[in-house]
Amino acid sequence: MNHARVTLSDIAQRAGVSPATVSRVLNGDPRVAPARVARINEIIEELGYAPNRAARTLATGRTGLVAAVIDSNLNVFSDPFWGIITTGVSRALQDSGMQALLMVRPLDDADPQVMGTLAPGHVDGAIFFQLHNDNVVRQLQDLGLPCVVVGRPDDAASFTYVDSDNFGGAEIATTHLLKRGCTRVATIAGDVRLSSGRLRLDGFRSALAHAGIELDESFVVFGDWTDESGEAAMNELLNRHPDIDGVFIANDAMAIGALAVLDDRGIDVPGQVAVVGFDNMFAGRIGRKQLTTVQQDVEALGATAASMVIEAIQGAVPKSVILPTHLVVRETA
Amino acid sequence: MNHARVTLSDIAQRAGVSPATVSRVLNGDPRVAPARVARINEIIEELGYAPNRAARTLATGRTGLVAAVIDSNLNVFSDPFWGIITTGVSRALQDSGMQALLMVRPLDDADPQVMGTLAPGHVDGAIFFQLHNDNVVRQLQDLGLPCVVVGRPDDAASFTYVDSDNFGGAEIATTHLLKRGCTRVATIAGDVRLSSGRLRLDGFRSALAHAGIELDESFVVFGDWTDESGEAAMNELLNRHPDIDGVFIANDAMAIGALAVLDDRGIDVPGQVAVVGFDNMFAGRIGRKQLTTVQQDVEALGATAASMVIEAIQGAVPKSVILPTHLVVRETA
DNA sequence: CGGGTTTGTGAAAACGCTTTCACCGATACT
DNA sequence: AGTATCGGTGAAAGCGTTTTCACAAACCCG
Repeated sequence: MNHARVTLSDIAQRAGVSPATVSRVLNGDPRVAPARVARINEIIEELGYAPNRAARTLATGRTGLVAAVIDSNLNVFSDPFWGIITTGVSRALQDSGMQALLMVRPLDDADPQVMGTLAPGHVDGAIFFQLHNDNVVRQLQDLGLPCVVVGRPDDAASFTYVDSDNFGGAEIATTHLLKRGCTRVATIAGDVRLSSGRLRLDGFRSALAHAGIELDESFVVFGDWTDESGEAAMNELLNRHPDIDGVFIANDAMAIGALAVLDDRGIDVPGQVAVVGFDNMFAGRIGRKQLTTVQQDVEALGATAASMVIEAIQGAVPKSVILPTHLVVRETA
Repeated sequence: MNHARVTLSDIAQRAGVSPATVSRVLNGDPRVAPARVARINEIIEELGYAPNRAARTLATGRTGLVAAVIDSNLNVFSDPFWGIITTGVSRALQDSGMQALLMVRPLDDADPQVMGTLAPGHVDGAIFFQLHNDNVVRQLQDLGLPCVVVGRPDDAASFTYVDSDNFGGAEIATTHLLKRGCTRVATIAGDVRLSSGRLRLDGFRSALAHAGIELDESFVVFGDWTDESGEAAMNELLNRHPDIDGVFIANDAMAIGALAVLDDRGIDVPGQVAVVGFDNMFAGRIGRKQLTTVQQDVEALGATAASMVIEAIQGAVPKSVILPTHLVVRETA
C-alpha cells in the first residue's frame, strides 16, 4: 500500500508555488504565467497526479456526475437498444469530463433510493429512459435538478426530451410502399399507450392522407411489439383482407413474426405483399429475407441526451429534439 | 433556489448535540444514548436530510462507487447482453448502497481517461467487460484497485473473474444431439481467440470423447459469431459432409445463418439435421423454427460480478466463479 | 467510599480542493 | 514623476463529513 496518494499540495510544494496556483492551472485559469503553467503541468505529468473528485465536489458543489436512470418497470431485458444508448451517453459525458452513474430501478412514485441519490447535490443532472411514470422526474425537476428524458414522454410539454422521429419514419416507410405501387396497404401498430406506438401509427395515417387515400380502419391491427403478436396480427390482417399488397409494421420484432406467417402461407414477399418494419434492430439476415425497415440512430439518441443535460447543467434551457430516421431498403419492400 | 441544503450541523444544532453525535447516529455507532438516537432520527426525517456523499468520501476515503468498464474495442453494439449484465451489476451494487459508474472506452494500453478515473481513490472497485486486453486491468490491480472481470480472461490465473459455463454448456448441447441419435455431428465454432470460443469448442470435443466418438477435424468449421459466417460455415460443412445429421453452433447468430442455409437447401430440421445453438439470444421465434440452444443467466453474471467486487473491497479475496448454463430444448433439436 | 472502569459526549483536526481577498511589482497613463 | 491599472500570486477560509482524543459523569468493585 503506497498510501501516498499525490495531492495538489505535493505538486505545489514541488513546484515552489502555492496550492492556489496549482489549482488555477488545473482549472485553466488564464492568469497564471505561462512558464509556470508549463512547469506545473510537467510536474503533474511526472507525478501522475489526478485531482481528487470528492474534494473538488465538496469545494465547488459540482459532482461531475450525471445519472442515467432506467425504468425497470418496463421491458428492460428485451430492449437491445438501451445498451447502445447508454454507450452514447457515457461517451458524450466523458467528452465533457463528466461521468455516467447508472441506475436501474422500478421508477415508482417516490422511490427513496432514487430520490435520495438524485437529490440535488449528489448528481449534476439526470437522464431518464423508458419512462412510464412522469412523477419522479417531475419531482426532481421541481427540486431544481436538470433532467432530460429519452423518448417522448406523455406530457411532452413539461419536460425536455429527445426522441427519434417516429412519425416521420412511419410516414416515409408507408410512402415507400405506396411509391412501389402498393394500393391496399395495412399496418400492424404497436402499443398505443406508448408515444412511439401512437406516433408510428399517426405517421402511417398521414402518409395515406397525403396520397389522397382514405384509410379503412380494418386495415389497422394492433400488436404488443412481440414477434408472437406480429404473427397473430398478420394472420388477422390476411383473413380480413386476403388481397393486401403492402404492410407497415411498427417494429422489427413484429415484422419477424409477420414474415414467418407470410412465408408459411406461401405468400411471396415482396412480390405479393411488401413489408416495411421499424427499428433496424436485426442488422443481419434474420429468417429468409432481409427486412426493409426504418433506422434510428440509437447512439445519437444517447449522445444528444447527454449534450442536452450538460447544457441544462450550464444553465441553458435546452429545447426538445427530434432526431431524424431514415429508410433502409432491403429485400422485403 | 432554496440553496439551504440541510447539513449535518443543522441537525446537530436542532437536536442540541454536537455534529459528532449526529455522525455517529448516521453510521449506527452503538454508543449513542437510545433516546438521542430516536430524537435525531426524527429530526433527520423531518428535515429530509441526506448526507453529502462528497464530504463523506473525503473524510473516509471510500467513494461508494464501482466502475463498470466496457471495452468498446470489441463488439459493443452487436451484443444485446451487456445491457442486461449492467442491469445486474447496478441492482446488486445498489443493494449494498453503492453506485455503478459506467465507462465505455476503447481499453487501450494506458488510456489516461481510464487510468485517471479509476486510479484508487476515485472508485472503490471496478468490473470489466468484454476484455480483449488484460494490461489495463493488471495495472489497476497492481495499484491496489479491487477488480473483477466478466468473461474468462486469457490469463485466468491473474484475475478474479466470473463467467458462464461455456464448456459445460457446449458439452451438454452436444450430448443432447448424440442422445437424439445423431451419429455424424459437426460444429460451427466461434472465434477461438476468445476464451468463450475455445471453451465451447472444447466442450463439443469433450462430449464426443465421452461418447467414445473419434472426431474427424473436418467436422469442425470456424465462424466469427456473425450470421453471415454461420451461413458460410454451414455451406462448407454440407459440402464436405452431405450426410451430417447434427450440428452444434457456438452462438445463436451463426445458428440463424445456418438455419437459413438448411432451409434454402430444403433440408428438414431437425428431421435430417438437428441444430443446437448457444446464448438463447432470441427468446422468441426467429425465422421458421424455434432454436434449441444453451442459455446463460446473464443478469446473474452481472450480479455475481458486483458481489465479488464488493467482497474484494471489503478485503476478501474472492475466488473466480463459473455460472451454470442449461439447455433450452425447442424445435431444432 | 475511593480508585478504576465504563458510557456517552464534544472539540477539533483532518480529508484535498476552490475561491475570495489582499497584496505587490510592473506597466500605462497624465 | 506620480498615480491608476493590471497581471500574477499567496494566505486562508471554507465545503460537510468522520474520527481521534480527551473528558465528564455514572457505574462497579472490594
